[in-house]
Formats: sequence, structure tokens, C-alpha cells
Amino acid sequence: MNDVAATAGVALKTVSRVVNDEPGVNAATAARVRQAIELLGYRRNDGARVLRRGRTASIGLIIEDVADPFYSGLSRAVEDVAIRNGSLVFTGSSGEDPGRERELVLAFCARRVDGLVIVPAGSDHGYLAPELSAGIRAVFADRPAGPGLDVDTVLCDNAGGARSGVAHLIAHGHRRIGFLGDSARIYTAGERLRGYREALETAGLPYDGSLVAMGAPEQRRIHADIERMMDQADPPTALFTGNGRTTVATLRALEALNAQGLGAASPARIAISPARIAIVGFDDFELADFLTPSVTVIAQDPAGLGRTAAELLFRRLAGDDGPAEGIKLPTRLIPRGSGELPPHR
Amino acid sequence: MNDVAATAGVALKTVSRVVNDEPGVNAATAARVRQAIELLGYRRNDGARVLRRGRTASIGLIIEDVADPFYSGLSRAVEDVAIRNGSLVFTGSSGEDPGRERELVLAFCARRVDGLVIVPAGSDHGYLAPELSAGIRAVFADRPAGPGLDVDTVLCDNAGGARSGVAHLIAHGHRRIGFLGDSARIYTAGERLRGYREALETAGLPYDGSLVAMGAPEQRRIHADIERMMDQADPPTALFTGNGRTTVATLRALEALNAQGLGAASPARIAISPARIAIVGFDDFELADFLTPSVTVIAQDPAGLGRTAAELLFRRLAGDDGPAEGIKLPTRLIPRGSGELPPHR
DNA sequence: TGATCGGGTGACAACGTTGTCACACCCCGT
DNA sequence: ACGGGGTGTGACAACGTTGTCACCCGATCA
Repeated sequence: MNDVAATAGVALKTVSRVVNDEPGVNAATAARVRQAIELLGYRRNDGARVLRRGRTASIGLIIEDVADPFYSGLSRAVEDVAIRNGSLVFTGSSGEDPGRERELVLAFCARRVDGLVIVPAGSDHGYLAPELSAGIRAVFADRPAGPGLDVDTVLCDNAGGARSGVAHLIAHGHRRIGFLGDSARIYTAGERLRGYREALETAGLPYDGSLVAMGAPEQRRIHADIERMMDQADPPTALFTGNGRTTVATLRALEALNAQGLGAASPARIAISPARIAIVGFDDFELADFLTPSVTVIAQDPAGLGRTAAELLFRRLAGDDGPAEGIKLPTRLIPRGSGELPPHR
Repeated sequence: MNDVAATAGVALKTVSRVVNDEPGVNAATAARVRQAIELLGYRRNDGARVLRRGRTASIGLIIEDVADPFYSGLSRAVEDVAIRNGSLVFTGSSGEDPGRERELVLAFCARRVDGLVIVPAGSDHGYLAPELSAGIRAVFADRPAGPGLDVDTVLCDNAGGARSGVAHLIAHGHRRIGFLGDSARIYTAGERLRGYREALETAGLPYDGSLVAMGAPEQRRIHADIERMMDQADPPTALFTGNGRTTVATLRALEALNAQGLGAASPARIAISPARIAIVGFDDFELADFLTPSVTVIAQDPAGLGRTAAELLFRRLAGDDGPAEGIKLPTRLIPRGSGELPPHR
């Protein structure tokens, strides 16, 4: 900027005025300055600008994994809202590691982002308190903040969605319904389990722990869990799966069991045909409608989650100082076939 | 930092030393400083640090759309490499809009990112030249830079992959093979078309423009294009699809045609059973192995692309000043069934 | 004529760091 | 007692902006 000023034969401040479209510069002078800028290929250093002004026009986004379609949808929505608000986005994947989450958040804060959209991995966010009181705004998305933090939150209606999904299965005559969920450590998984229990309770059905399996969505574990469930005397005739990855893993496991069951020696093994198991999955996924049978799901709205959270964040940054909001987004049951199969063995 | 210095009763510089773990500070003094830092909840302002030191420890990533699984895989890989190198990542989606791409790049440059990984939307990158000469390093990924820019590039072997896919179909007896690709404007689409032509040529088969359709992967257009192809006197017995989204759209279109064909009045309409069409798709996708039949694909390695590009970038940032590299990553044919169907009508 | 006004411009400090250099001090060898 | 070297510490400028305030000058008004 110094060089530009020298080249144009004006003071530093005048260049600053031109660059920022501030009023009060003679048109001729401005033209001269612009010419010098062009000539020197000058570009304003936003770092210095930030230092001087306080606002960085950037926000941080912490999610579990950009490569997961759920989060990449959310991510894109946040990015779009940010762009509309003239902000750039730092993105970081925590990989469900609370330590990494904390590290990322603090790194973003050190960069003085204006605000954060956080999908938390951990459940203790004490480390955020100093940042919040230092003026950085945060909105939690998909999962709530740890206790003691009075902060905006945008969630899905996890329990309600699970409830409606399980009720759907019950309405189709199922009485033994398995639940396959993510690790119980994860908030959404717990809520969905709660919805499952509530639906059973509403229908007067007993809760049976042997029909419940939770853990990270790994093919092998899920396969084993299903095998165990199906191997009991009174196996489930339907499964409710707690997230997209688990749903897919379950479909794969059932197909494998189906294939291996055909030639199985022991008649006791797999007491029900896996092909006949009804399935409702939490979270929609690409091609769910294209499988045979099509997969009935409880659809969330990842983009809606991201958009709502980001818009709330920018409202805060614009000065809205109302009490912390807790927004809950509805889910939608999409019947496609797999959830409407009758009980069968 | 000033406050910390005052509280600890030391000079500014000493605090700086402690914060940066610089040697030459008495242990007792350091402890006092750390205590003051704790007490005041002080966090270093990286903006100012950047201003002073020149390096921002952040890179920019421009892709087409985070929500596309191909790019989100690439994105995650870049992020991982960045973290390992102590850098944060700004992410922006261009949405195939060259203007938006340019805007994002310049915004990142104004933030003085150390380097950029760019999946270009446009084909003119003249706007980058001043930034490059200002010392910002850039690596192009998935698609090359526009002419006149001597810059590192990491690509897939698009033509080679397409060639092997089409050759695979030819080896299974197909002589009339349709090509459905992304908009011809896009580099990868052009390369894949080239591979298609080369494979035909190698096999001594004629190139027939009526078997080629290109454009954005929209369901409706692809449906119409396929219908048109199938409606000719000598319809294709196999299709080669140019990217993941197109492959999926093609599968959907074929299924729809199949259903509508069953009850079709005109016998001339759809001269071949869509269910019998062989398909090889460029780019693997989730559940490709789970459809019926499973979809044979030419797999790229989005994560490899991202990793390689990011590693190259950081090597440059570390001072490697060799001539611009052009890396080409191999593709892999994964036969799953759809590509091994014999010609049939 | 002198006071007033406002548009156009510039000098300067400040934002929060860090690199450079210098200083004070202590320990050692002469 | 003196010089030399090492260690711990601090003063100060600089990074590239922008906010504040002051200045100059021509035009307008009483």
C-alpha cells in the first residue's frame, strides 16, 4: 500500500480510502490510485486489516468428517450462508475425537474467527468458556454442548424421528424390533435409542436389551451383532438402524447372512430369512430408493441444520443478544418399501 | 500480551518468548508468565503473528462442491495433510462457476494463505499470475490450469481409465457403445471422451456422434439422451458413463425406461431391453457393489488426489523449487457385473 | 472583509505480535 | 582488577492496515 501511495503520489490514507470505497476522494485522484494499484498488482492484506479492525470476516466449522455425506451437506450449507454474509469458512474434521475438536476450536479462535459452528465430538466444552467471554460466538449443531454452557443449539428431532420410525414398524405388525445404533457415547445415538424405547412403551411392548446393539458403524461388528440377534429363540422381524452408515452396513450384513444362510448346516442358525426383515433407517442416503426393496427412512435435513445454525450465528454476529436459542428441526418419514414389509419367518 | 507482561512483571518480549517456547528464559520467570497467562485467559493473536512473520500457516482449498462425495473425499485428504503440517484449511465451493472460483481464490490470497489447492472450474487463470509472483504457491488438482501458467498439477489418468473401461466392454463383445459424459467444457469430461475414442479406434470401431451425449448430470437430460440413443435403428448394447453422478442418473433412467418399456405401445420404441445394457462407469460410488447387477467402474482415488496435491504443496512451501510437476494418478478397473454383460437385444 | 463551512487530503498512532539489538549480570580465566 | 563469554531480560521498530484528528483551500454567507 505504501508503494501504491508513492507511485500515485498520494498519502497512505488516501489509498486506503480508495481501496475501501470510502467517500471523500476526488474522482481524478481515485483513478490515479486505481491505476497505481493495477500497475503494481497490489492486493490488500486482510490480515493487517483484521488486526486493525477486530473482525476477521471468517468463521470456523468443526464437524466429524467432511467425507461423510451427512456432514458434507451440512458443510456446504454453512459455506453458502457464510459467503452470503461475506465470510470465509475454516473447516476442520474432528473424527469424533474430543481432543482434536478442542485443538481445532482453539486454533480457529487463535485465528480470531468471528464465530464457530460446532458439531461437538466431546461432551465437555469448558475450554470454550474463555473464548465465549472473549466475544467469539458459537452455535452448536446436530449435538448439544456439554453442561454449563449457555449457547445456541440447532438439533434434529432425534427422539421424535426414531419414535415415528419404530411406531411405523409397529403399525405394520412388528413386535420384535431390533435397534442398531451408533456408539452410546454419541448424543444423537442416545436420543434415537430413547425414541425407540418410547415407541415400544407407547405400544405396550417390552424393552429387550438383547435386541439392542450400539457402536461405531463397522461392518464386522454390525454383522456379528445382527447374527447374534437373529440367532436367538425369538429373533426380531424388523430392525431400526440409527444412522446412514449403520443402515448400509446392516443391509450388507443381511445380504451376506442371506447368502450364507442358504447353505447353512444348522437349522437353528438364523431363525428368520434375512431377506424378509423389515428395515427403517434413521437418515436418508443416496440410492436408498434404488435398492431392492427400497429403504424406508427417517430423513433428516443436513443442509437445513447447517443453514439454520449458520444463519443463527450471523444473526448473533450482527448483534442479536437475545437468550440462547434451542432450535429443533423436524424429521420426515419416507416410506419406500423396506419399512412396510410385514412380520415373517 | 501486554496485560500478561504487566501482571507477570516482565517485558512484552519475555512473554512472547514463553508463548513461543523460545529458549533463554529462566524457569522461574517462565512459570510466573504462564501463571499470568492462565489467570488472564490469554490466547495469542495469530493474526498479528502472521502480520509480523509473513507465514499464515493456512492454505486454501477450492473445489466444485463439498457435498459431492468425490470432492469431500479429496477435501478430507487435504485437510489431513494440512493438519500434519500444522496448517489450517479454508474451503470454498466454486459450483463450477469460474467467477466464483476467482473470487474465492482472491479472497484466500487476500487472507494471505501460504498456498492453494485448486480444482479449477474455469480455464483462464491469468488472475493467478500476480499472486504466484507474490509468492503464493498453488497446486492444481483433478484438472489442469489454464494455458500460460507453469504450475504443479495432479491429475487422474482420465483418458487411460476411459480407454480401459471401453476396451473392457469391447472385450466382452460390444460394438455399439454409448458415451454419457459431463459437460464438454470440463477438462476431465473431454479427456474421458478422448479415451473412449481411442479405445474405439484401437479396436477398429467407428466413432458415431449419435452415441455420444454430454452435459451436466441432470436426471431429465440424461433420461432423454438415453431414450434418443436407444430409439435409433442400431442402438448401443453398452454404455460408458463419464462420472459418478452420471452413472447413477443413467441407472435410474434405464430403470425408468425398463418400466415404461414393458407397457409401451410402439414396438419400435426402445429397441433393446434396458435391463440388458452393459454399463461401465468412471468413478466408483457408494453402494455400486450393492446394486443388481453390481456396477463395474473405473475407480479413481479422490483421497489420493487430495493427499498428493497437498503433499506437493507443502513440499513447495518447505522450499522445494524444482520445475513444475505434472503427476498423473492411475485408475483401476473394478469388474462387478454390469460391465461384463454380453451384448443382447 | 472576515467568518464559516465542507470537501479533499495527509500525519500519526494504534492494532498485537516478533526480530534485532543492546544491556545487565554472573562466572570464569588471566 | 580486568576482559571475555554466556545467560537472562528488555527497548524498540516493524509488519500493513485503519480510525482520529487536523489541515488546506476555495466557496459561501453575513
